[in-house]
Amino acid sequence: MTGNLSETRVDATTDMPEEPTQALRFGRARTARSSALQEDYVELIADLMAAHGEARATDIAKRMGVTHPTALKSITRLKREGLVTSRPYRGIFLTEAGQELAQRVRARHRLMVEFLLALGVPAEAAEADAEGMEHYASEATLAAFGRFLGRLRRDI
Amino acid sequence: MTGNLSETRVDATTDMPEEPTQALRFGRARTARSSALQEDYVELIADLMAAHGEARATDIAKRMGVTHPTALKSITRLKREGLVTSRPYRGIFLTEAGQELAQRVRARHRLMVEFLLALGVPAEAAEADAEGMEHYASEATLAAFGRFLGRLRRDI
DNA sequence: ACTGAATTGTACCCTTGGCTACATTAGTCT
DNA sequence: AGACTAATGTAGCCAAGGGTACAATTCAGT
Ligand SMILES: [Mn+2]
Ligand SMILES: [Mn+2]
Ligand SMILES: [Mn+2]
Ligand SMILES: [Mn+2]
Repeated sequence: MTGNLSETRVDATTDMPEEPTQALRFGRARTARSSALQEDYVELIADLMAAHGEARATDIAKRMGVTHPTALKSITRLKREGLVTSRPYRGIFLTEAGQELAQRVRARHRLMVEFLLALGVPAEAAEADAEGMEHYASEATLAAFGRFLGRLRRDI
Repeated sequence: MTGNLSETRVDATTDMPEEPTQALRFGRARTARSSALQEDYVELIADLMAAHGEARATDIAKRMGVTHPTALKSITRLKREGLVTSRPYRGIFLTEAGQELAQRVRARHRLMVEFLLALGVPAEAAEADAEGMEHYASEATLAAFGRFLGRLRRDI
């Protein structure tokens, strides 16, 4: 009785994942992709607030490497989602929900970077890769990363 | 002289990455995001060819969890990019370039899954997370994953 | 208080990647 | 051969996220 309960089901004849299983996985990846940008904005806004006491649209745009109308449009979406507030010609502020999201996203970002560094990935690659990968790591994967770091530290 | 040459430069006063550095990282993540879908399609087409000897539009759509017009539109884009060919009412075929891409993407996918499994991530989470994360892992990160697996195997 | 520069806002355009609805073709079974 | 079904193609809609060009406002420095 060595069978792993959570083993992925594959079609015996094709050695591919079953169709509905695979469709669900791609669907989850699509969902994650659609929130990735928002997560990055919220994290960045929190960082700017912490560093400069305010988050200006221009700074956000510069940091994101995007033109200011593009940034403004994304910020409008964040407002609609209740993550951010702003009054004309004033800065951008995180709502309660925005701050909570920022905190989670920031912790995840740090864990991801730390993990890659611990594995021996050069710093710049670790930062760049983490910026993309972080949005697709489930709680289970983050937990595994944490265990790995814990083990490293324990074993000096 | 312990300074790491590849250490990320941060603004000393704000403890944030410098603006152009961070903008470049977000830019790279955007680029990766825009090729992620194409990579998944090409990988899937190769898998279907291997399993069934052909790749039909309907099967691709079902596997991707998407309606067939959506799949067809993506396939049209793959044609434009020279990764795929097709004649009306016949199947989809990978070009030389498409097959090469498929091979690289498939190897990367397997490495990613194997790595997560080795870390103790449950199989279904490993598969799902890999589907998203794979597109953002640089060569440096993939190499680190490979080293980790090698060490595991060596140390029994 | 004025003026010029920087910031912010707005209008409009494009591509990607979703969808539904409908038309056409191919394939299968009697 | 004809008819039904499945597959494929096409048209048109939408939202997100990128861009340019230009208008309006704020802010600093004189
Ligand atoms: Mn990110
Ligand atoms: Mn991040
Ligand atoms: Mn994928
Ligand atoms: Mn894949």
